[in-house]
Amino acid sequence: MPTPPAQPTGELRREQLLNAADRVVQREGPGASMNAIAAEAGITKPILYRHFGDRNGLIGALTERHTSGLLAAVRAALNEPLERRDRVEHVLDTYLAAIESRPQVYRLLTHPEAGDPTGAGSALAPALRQIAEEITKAVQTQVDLGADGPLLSETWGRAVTGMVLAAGDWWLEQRPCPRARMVQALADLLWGRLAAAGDLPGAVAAAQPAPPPAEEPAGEPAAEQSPRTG
Amino acid sequence: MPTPPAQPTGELRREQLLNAADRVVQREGPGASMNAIAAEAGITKPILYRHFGDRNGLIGALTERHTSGLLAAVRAALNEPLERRDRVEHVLDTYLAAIESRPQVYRLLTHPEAGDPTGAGSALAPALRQIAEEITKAVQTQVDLGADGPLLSETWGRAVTGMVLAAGDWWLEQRPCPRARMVQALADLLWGRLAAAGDLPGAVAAAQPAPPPAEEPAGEPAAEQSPRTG
DNA sequence: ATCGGCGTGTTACCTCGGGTAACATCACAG
DNA sequence: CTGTGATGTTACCCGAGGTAACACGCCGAT
Repeated sequence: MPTPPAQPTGELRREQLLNAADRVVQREGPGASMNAIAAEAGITKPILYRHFGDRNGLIGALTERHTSGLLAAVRAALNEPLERRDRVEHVLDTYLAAIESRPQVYRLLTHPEAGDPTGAGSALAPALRQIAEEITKAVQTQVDLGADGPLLSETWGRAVTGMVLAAGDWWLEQRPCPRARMVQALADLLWGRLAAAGDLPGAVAAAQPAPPPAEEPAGEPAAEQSPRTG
Repeated sequence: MPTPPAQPTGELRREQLLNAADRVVQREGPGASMNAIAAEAGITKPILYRHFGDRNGLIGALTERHTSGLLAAVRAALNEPLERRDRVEHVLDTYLAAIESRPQVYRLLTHPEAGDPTGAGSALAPALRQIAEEITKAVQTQVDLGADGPLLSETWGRAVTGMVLAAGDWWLEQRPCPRARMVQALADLLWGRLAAAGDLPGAVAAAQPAPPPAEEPAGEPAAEQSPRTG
């Protein structure tokens, strides 16, 4: 029985197919098979391939749908007129709220792998690459880092993205605390609390009398809290 | 002509097979096929499956080989008797030196995916999970974080691991600077340089007269460098 | 010496997922 | 009525993980 209900055509049909794919991914996570998606759409594989070329095309299109929203939210948070610490917290909270609201979708955005034999394994998925670039741009335009600005902002963009990705994944799986507390924990880390905190009694410490074991220059005897320029 | 040169047996043979697998992964990256590995070893697939059960078994065994070294190095660095900042730099340098020295091997450790349809997509590979746990343990035993210690150290372990993973991957691909500079950039981030740096002229800032756009409490008007407790 | 067990190896096959070729159908424009 | 462009189909190819079923060689026990 071919085409009893006249299917929409062109771009409309494509949207329908993406909706079906969305449902399957929502249900089975990334790595859903093309067959499964086709079945969900009530059709067979070749149609999917006509519309999207290959699997990457499909999940790419599916990804873009959701990336734009997340990216816009993060970008907006990065430009919120707040004190810097509050702005950072706002960005962190925005991301965590997003992955919390629809975990499967953001698993797709953050770990779209599932059979990708590209020799060059880049850690950050496209969506996260874009987020990293947003952070880099924000740091570059908002924070005065002197001559090291370009390098530091690029590095920090990736670093912060990876940090929040890993911490966010763990938080999603374990739910060790409410979201606000997670935001504080990460912001505290970025705010140098690791540097400011005191030593614990039995902890290892810089050997005062004997010279350190000659592996790195080890520089000055003590580093105060204010960061070095490197 | 079966068995003209008497092959070693048992554990020895297993090591040989792992050597072959190592060579293939070195050459083709993770995602190398079982057929390719078998061919490199001069045999056929079923033998590999007899020794390692399935693909996960093989890459697991292969991974453990290298994980121990990296893990030991990181653990040692975490307990080096240095000033805290120098210790952190030492850890960062240890990791970056490792991934620099044998990129393909550490790509295997950090991104072993390549076809892993496990529904629960955990971001951190086993090797990185172990590193995160080491960091957590070190923070917990060395740094005085008060009542928040357990949560913060766990969070920070994952966060720092993800941060160095993402930044390290980017650094390996782009080589934007020598290793020492990368170490400084990351240590500076962890040392609160983002909090300490000044504003740039045209940057967005907290709106003094008008109230902020009513989305988060936004707390005190200004946060000094010393971190809040959360 | 011989028999069984173990570890070695093989060929041939199964399943599943991505991807493609060739063909059938409808609808609409000229 | 015919061509074009969309829809859809069945049937196939290929590569990768994984599994029988079978064959050889060694070595120790009876």
